[in-house]
Amino acid sequence: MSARRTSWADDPRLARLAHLPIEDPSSWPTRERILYAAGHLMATKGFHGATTRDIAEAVGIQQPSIFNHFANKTAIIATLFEYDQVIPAERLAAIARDGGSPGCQLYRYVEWQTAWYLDLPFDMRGLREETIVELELAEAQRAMRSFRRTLNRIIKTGVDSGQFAPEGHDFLYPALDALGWEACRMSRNLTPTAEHRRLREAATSFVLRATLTDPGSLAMVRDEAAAVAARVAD
Amino acid sequence: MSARRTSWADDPRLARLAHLPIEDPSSWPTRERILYAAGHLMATKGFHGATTRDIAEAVGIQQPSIFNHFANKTAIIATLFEYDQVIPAERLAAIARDGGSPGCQLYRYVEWQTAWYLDLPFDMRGLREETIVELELAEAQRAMRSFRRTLNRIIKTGVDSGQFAPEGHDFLYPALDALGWEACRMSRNLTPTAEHRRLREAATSFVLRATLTDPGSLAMVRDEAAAVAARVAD
DNA sequence: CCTACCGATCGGTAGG
DNA sequence: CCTACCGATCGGTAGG
Repeated sequence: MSARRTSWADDPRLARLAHLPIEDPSSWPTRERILYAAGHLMATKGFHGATTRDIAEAVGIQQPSIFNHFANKTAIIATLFEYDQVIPAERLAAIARDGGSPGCQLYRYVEWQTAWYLDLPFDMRGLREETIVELELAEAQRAMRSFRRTLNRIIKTGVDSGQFAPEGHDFLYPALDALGWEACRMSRNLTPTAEHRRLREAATSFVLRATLTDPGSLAMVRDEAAAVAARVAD
Repeated sequence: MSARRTSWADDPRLARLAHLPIEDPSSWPTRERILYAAGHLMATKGFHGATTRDIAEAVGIQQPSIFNHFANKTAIIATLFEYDQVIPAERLAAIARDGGSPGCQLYRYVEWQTAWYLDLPFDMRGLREETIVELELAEAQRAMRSFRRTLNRIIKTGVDSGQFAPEGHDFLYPALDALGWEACRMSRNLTPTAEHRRLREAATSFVLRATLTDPGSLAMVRDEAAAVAARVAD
């Protein structure tokens, strides 16, 4: 555990995941092994390309046995979207409620998001928003909209106050997605602790440089984020 | 035409696309209508989720008629990858050969890429690199690797010379992808000319702010890019 | 969690 | 570009 799971606080939905040894998925409960295999296969072949037989074979069970753990194939990806959309949207909303400057909020979210995707035992790169719409996943869709609304409010406040550069923010939302996928991709070849820390700094630096009017104020934003984090930890 | 197609120079591979009226795809030749429908459906449902019957229905022909224009379903997406990977990789290589500072090269590429995806009549958001690997599309794979090599060389030169910030460039490549997809997404709701120009500026601003050590030098980079573009145009 | 199985749909072919 | 069609594979069920 230790340096892993810095992003998890104590969300009860994560209890089932908290103690999975990431180095040995074959020792996990079947349900989590299905999610693991599905995440990997959907990342490489997409939702429709990853068949229930592929998934079952990777898990080491027969194809119909999957439906003892999930009602149907859609329920598998819906569970993955809980980790990919619902929890991140809640987290961004919580960070916004914690207050601080828009730059501080954005900093705290990017840092959390990077740790989140580095820590998660599942590969999330196959989870595209278009799939949420196609499969009409209501909960994920609500989360997606909530995330967008909160982010847009942070951006608007940042631009109005002059902390954020006046233009270019059309690309912030898709860029955050890309950063998450890249973190997923890299987590498979990284030893935790030191490299995770470096990547969190690289991600926050990338996003805030692109956003702040004065990138020289990044160090101040970092200090403010640490202060807010210490305050809300009480 | 006019403001559209600013990114096209006179590549013979684009001759078939150059005069398609984007406002009325139903008037295009069948081959291009298949590419248009396939791009849209694969963007929303993925390669495996977009069936040949879906595509044929959108085009208004019977499903087997597709195979009069393409040898198989893979050949359709391979053609789309020509526009999504091969041509962009060639363009980045050409820009690198034109010289100028690393920031200038990056600026020119982002500006070209944004115009490219805004101008293209097909939706490219379903074209994921994982699909290139899965389907073993050799040409697209070569282009992908060439693109990465060239970009890494630009980044390294930029960091070594001090023009680029020393960290955070792990995320530049995926961020460029995200910018391209966002341009595809936005092109469907934009009136050309003015809004395209604004988006090109937003994209270059976003990427170069994230990259440059001194974002205040963006105006200088912009001038350098204009000078190089004028020189190579001779 | 297994075996046996099913209706629907897939990409692609034959032949005009 | 069409109709007719095919073997393979899909997600999911029945019943233990």
